[in-house]
Amino acid sequence: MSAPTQNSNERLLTPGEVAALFRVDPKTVTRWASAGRIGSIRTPGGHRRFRESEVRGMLADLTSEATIGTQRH
Amino acid sequence: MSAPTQNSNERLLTPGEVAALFRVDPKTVTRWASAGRIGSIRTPGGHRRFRESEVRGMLADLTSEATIGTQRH
DNA sequence: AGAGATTAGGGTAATTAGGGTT
DNA sequence: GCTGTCCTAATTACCCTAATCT
Repeated sequence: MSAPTQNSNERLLTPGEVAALFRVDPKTVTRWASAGRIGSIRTPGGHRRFRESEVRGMLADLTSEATIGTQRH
Repeated sequence: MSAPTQNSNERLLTPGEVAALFRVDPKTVTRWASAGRIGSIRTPGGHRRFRESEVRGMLADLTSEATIGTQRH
């Protein structure tokens, strides 16, 4: 049954999923992790997982929109 | 200590729960146990259970935070 | 005692790590 | 400096059936 095991409500993303969000190669995501630009969680086998909240935060923070929006139609 | 000697207040996790924490397939957790990367306890029927403290310890140990915050050039 | 969900097991594809290069 | 691609080796994911757990 479903045990109330909701330790941290943080979902983890695979390198491929993060790469898809940023439209980059998974290898690039790996480089970000190696450079300490993004936090990572390693599986015992050495593969990386990323916190979705952190990734989303980076996406939002790195997103810039036009300051003068569309005024007329 | 007033605490009753209950072996240990250790909570045991199922392969599925451990898999969710690492964002891997339950089968992968089984492989970790077979490879000796993680301690396991077998039920009389052969199913595996894992110590929560050990799992969380591994998770914490394999976690790396971003060293440089969202840096802007 | 039955029913539904999870797990073990094996085998095969898909990802990922890491280095080096463009 | 940053990213994409080629390579090999390792790890992980998905397929199945049978057994176990709740």
